[in-house]
Amino acid sequence: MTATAMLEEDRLDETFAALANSTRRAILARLAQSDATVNELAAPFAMQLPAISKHIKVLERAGFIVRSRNAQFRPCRLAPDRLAEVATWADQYRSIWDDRFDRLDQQLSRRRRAAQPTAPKGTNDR
Amino acid sequence: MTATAMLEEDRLDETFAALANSTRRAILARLAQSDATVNELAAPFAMQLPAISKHIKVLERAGFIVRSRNAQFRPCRLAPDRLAEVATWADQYRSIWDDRFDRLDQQLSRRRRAAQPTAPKGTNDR
DNA sequence: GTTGTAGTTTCCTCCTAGGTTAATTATCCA
DNA sequence: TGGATAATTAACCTAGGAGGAAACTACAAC
Repeated sequence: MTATAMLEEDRLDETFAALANSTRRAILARLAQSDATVNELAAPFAMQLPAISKHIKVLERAGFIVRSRNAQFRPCRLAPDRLAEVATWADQYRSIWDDRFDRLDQQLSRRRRAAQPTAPKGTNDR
Repeated sequence: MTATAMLEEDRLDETFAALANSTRRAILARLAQSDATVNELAAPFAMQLPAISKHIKVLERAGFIVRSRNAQFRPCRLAPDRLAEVATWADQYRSIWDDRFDRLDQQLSRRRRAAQPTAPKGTNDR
């Protein structure tokens, strides 16, 4: 068993926990534009550098970003796997929300048809 | 401004925080099969009822489930909006992971071709 | 009424997350 | 060598999450 053994469920915990913070999501959004250093990533935030450094560490541990070295710099790059994992997880439920939205849509259509024939003017429900 | 005004970012915090727990994700998976009461949802877990009740409250506040009343029962039903929101959020990054996976794929192909120097010109793996 | 079932709330403990400041490491450059 | 820049680590604080136990509310059935 490797040192980095991790249950699927535990990794999903870490994945979603990493996303449950707007600063970290903003960092990911920034990295979607291009790779960036810690200072570049920190610039938009009213927050000390160590705080950003910790956020980056969380994202790195969760596997959302990978880092290299260039002199004093530690540039960050987006890694695709965790993002794809989130999309795949949500997609499990696609049939459900498609169904529910369809049903809602049908209800609205029925209501619209019911309202239509006898609706001369201004008889809008709600 | 409504009483339930909430910034998009704050709601995403709540959305992802709700998902960052395997018990809660399991509850969602169970509800994908059918609606269920609190006791039914609690059955698979080695955990006291109050703990489950709290998890349900978290999911409800986050908007993942809606509840009705039926005598003493408070059946839970999956609500589609937050799940769709997660899928939409992840989908923002689809181009990125498509690109990266493609590039990785190309690199592997080049390496494969380099490893087969005897392959005639124009031969393509895959 | 009383009793039983379903679920929630309160209070407690333990632990972690997010932020601060100050100190420390690593690397370049003059 | 010594100083500037980039980033991390350490020490600390506060707030909140996850769980348990016990008490409580709500409804039904007898």
